[in-house]
Amino acid sequence: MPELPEVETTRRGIAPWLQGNRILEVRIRQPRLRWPIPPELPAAAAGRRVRDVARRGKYLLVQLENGTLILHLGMSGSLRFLPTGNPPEDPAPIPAPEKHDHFDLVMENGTLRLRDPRRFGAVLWTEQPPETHPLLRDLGPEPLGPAFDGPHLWQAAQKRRCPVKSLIMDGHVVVGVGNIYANEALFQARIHPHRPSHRIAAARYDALARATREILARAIDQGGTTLRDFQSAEGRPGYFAQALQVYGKTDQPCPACGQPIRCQTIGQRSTFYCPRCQR
DNA sequence: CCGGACGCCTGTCGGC
DNA sequence: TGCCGACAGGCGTCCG
Repeated sequence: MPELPEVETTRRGIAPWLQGNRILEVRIRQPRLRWPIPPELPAAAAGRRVRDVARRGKYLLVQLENGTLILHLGMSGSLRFLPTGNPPEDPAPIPAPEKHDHFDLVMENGTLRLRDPRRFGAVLWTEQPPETHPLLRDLGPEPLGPAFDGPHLWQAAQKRRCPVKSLIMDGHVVVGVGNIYANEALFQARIHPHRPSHRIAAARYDALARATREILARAIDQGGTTLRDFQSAEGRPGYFAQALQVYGKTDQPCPACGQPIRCQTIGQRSTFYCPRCQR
């Protein structure tokens, strides 16, 4: 479900509640996610303070004094922070976990709860610097950071023969660009998603890098995209769905030229584009 | 080394 | 109303 803007929205929602506060207990109800939740995690994290909540691509990094919790939301994961309230005046009880609430981080001030019906998400633990973890080590640059630009994309494109859409969705090239935002960025840059990546001029990659940046930044401003069930850590939907130009718009008129938007499959993912505007 | 297909899971939606 | 297949915001792994 979540791409970079949804993960960043989640990070911003949970960080103020976690930072500087102590973890009382880790509760694992369903350890079988994408990978098993490490059995040593509860003992390692209990009693520790959260230093910071960072993000790398679509991974959330909850940095403790003695290691880092690595969280990934997969396709259907979401995090909520359920504040305890102010006892004794407002001893609001934490709601009982529901069917797909697999993991709780019980804090002094509330509970961080992971819900993930499809269980493609992950909760991992490392005592090494997180950037050295095998899942993070080989990731590409942050799309909103200084290392991501047209020349970077162009350079990556020369080594490969794949549709440009697959290029920008590859986390080893640039992180955080999932199916929705890949479609939107290619539309804004007027590039056909199926065009072979090595047959696109450098100047067009400047436009694509710029479009990717802009779309992601605007989506973060809007709190992400809610298609069916995305909610922020406070339970609010994101409002970028109303700004989508092509994603999910099969047969609807292109907002620029009126041609019907087409849907075709690239790399087993639905791909939406305007056959006239995008070349 | 690369690209493409697969599999992991559950929920939902459209068509019959 | 019910059933059944297709599909869903991700991504590591395997195979050719």
